[in-house]
Amino acid sequence: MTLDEKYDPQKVELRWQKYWAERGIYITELDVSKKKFYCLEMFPYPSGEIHMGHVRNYAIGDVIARYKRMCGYNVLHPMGWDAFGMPAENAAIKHNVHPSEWTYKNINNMKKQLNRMGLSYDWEREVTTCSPEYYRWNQWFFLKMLERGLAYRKYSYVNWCPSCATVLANEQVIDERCWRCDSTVIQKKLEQWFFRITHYAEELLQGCDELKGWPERVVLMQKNWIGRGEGVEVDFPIEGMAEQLKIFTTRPDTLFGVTFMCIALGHPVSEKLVKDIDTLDAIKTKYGKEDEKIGLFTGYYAINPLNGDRVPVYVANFVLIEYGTGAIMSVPAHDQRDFEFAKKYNLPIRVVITPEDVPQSAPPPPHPLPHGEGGYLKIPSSEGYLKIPSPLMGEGEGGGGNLLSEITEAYEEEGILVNSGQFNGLRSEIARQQIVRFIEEKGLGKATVNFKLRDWGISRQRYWGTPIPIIYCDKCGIVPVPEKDLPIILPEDVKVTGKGGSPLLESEKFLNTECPKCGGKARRETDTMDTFVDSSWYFIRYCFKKGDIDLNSELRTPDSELKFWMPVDQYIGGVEHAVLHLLYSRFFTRVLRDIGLLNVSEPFQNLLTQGMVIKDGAKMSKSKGNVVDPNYLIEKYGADTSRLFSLFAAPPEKDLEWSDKGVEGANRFLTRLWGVVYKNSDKLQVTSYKFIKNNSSPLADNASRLFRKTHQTIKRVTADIEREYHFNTAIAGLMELMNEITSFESKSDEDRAIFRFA
RNA sequence: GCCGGAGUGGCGGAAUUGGUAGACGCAAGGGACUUAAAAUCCCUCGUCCCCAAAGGGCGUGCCGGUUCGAGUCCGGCCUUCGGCACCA
Repeated sequence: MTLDEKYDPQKVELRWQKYWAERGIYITELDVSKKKFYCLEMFPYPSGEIHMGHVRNYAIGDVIARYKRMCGYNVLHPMGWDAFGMPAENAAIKHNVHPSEWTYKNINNMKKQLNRMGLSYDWEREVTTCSPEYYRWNQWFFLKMLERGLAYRKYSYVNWCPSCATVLANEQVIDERCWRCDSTVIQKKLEQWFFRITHYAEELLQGCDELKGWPERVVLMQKNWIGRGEGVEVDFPIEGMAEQLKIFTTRPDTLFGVTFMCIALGHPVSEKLVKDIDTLDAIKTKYGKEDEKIGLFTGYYAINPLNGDRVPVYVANFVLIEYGTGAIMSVPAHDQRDFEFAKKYNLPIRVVITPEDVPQSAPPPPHPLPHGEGGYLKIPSSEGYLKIPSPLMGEGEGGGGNLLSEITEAYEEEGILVNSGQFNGLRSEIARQQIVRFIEEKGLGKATVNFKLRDWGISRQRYWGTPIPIIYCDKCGIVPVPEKDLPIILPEDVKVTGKGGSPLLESEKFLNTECPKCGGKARRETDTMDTFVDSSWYFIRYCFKKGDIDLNSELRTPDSELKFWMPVDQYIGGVEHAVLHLLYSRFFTRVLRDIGLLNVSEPFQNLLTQGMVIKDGAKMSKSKGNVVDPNYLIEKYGADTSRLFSLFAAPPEKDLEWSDKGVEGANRFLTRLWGVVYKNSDKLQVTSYKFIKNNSSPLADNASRLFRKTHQTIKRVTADIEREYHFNTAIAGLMELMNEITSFESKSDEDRAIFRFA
């Protein structure tokens, strides 16, 4: 083969891409004789064009896949399309095309682009989530969850995006705004389907410690999101009522400091206690907003079961109905929110905790002390100032506490108990245990664990998603679609207008059906599933070749292909999915394990979260107008230059600052490489390594240096890839070797052999 | 507020476990080639002192500490970027 003098990436790349495709060399077959490696990049939403974020993500994944292949692994490296979702509907509204047509056209185009990048995918396993053969299994999973009580229907307040006209999961609300369109989210009462992810809360949290191959910060974000809180539930009797008020607290050591109670709006007891509708409305409008605390005295009093205190019960906007029991005990001296509330409504404050390292009977300080912030005395100590409560406070055991107008903040730290009857003098930590034991022994309540994690609302009033396989019958009620009737196909005859409720209500053919139980007239569920359901198991679908699959028979196959490939060995994608997608996938994997489909608990062994692509100080985005089109780059420089630059400019986990000049630098390197091979093609014809192998004659200094450098480079590149996937330093190493090669002058046959080796 | 990253030349970034700070690339300056430009190739390139060379001083956000030796470890700050946020 003769080389062109000039590096022509278009010619070279297309030639090899054709070669690969013709021979199908990236098609993966099950081969149990080799070690498997499942390399996965997050699949794209088919928006129409790939962007630099994709280029970066897929260049990283491709290097890993190719590296592992060359190391002798049987590599699974698939690609697919997260094809359901809003943009297709928006396009339908705007351009009057069917979402399906729009989506498939985009997939077609983007697939060409990915192939032009020279990515080594096995397209025989391509997944398209909007195809019935894919989403029928969404429906199947739904039925399985229903059987196990993991899917259920609930009437509740939901996050509602007025612009998208649909419900959002808690995870999809960012700063009270819709994660997609940025509209302000409102609360609406609707009946919705939920997945009981909270059933796995404890396991998902404990599983975090197994995620050794994940970035620490992602694991932490998962932990924070699950948000485990250990505490105790205590029943407070209400005067003049049969019901007791159950509260949850993580600070039972402050139970003697309760001076009032607060319940959430919508708490079952609240409706019995409150008559003032106007004030309730005011609280409603301020619900969950941090700015102002509003409350309404119910006229009722609760009795503190520990000390018999009679304390007023309020309805307050800052109490969350979804967390704990929807009711709290308020300890203004030791909780800032309670403190603010107490100030506003002139409620008593009673100190029950004092800082630990200050002696109880501290001698009067020598000088007049600054009467520091908030009724605390400031005592100079080795660690700056210690705040201790002024002696004015907390006097009079069993009294109503003192109203201290000069206090400005609550003392939320741990310390020694005071004014707490038999528990006086104990440290918070000890007191908590003893008080909990006391409460349990007396039957006043019990130790409990609460999570911040909520169940996953999956109903969406959208067209372009998986139909929920449920039928409503007047006689039989909620009836699941029998498995044999799957898939429930999304009807084509629906006009997407973006107005009103569920678009599926429009299709009479879809809506009206027979009840599978009694055969009578019935109607179908018109909501579709959240698209995060699709992406919660797509990595499982890749384990099979294209075409129909049968997960039922899979359940009975202990050594199936699925069990061979799972888990994913290396997952690569953006940090923006650190909570949502990754948490849902971990949940799904556990459910599928429990129904017998999988024998692993964690889907992703190793996770690499790549940074964003930045230009002019901001993330590349259409709305900011700072995008660089990969098409343009590939046309001008070729795919290899584009990939090389995105790997060289920064380590993968960091943000990548775009630089046009940097791209030229990457191109220059490839041009030099081409040039040195072209210019020396005669020397490269030498095929014998005997001079190296025999080492019979000592090498010339420069030859021995190049020889050593070559081996050092092999070692370094290998280490850089294996250690942290630091391709930037691996490439730097190759550039150094190139610099040595280009300055090398070969004079003898030995030299030429070394040169060729390098 | 809570949790977690990160601060190194003009810029992107190097520096396995404490051991020559600034690899590699970009930009910049000078030179060669050219009628000229582009491309390519060669040289310089943290900063200060010195005419220059040789040499030396100072340098990894700030202050202090441990050590023969600190970008790296410890304590205390400052700045900045993420995530969560009335979770009782």
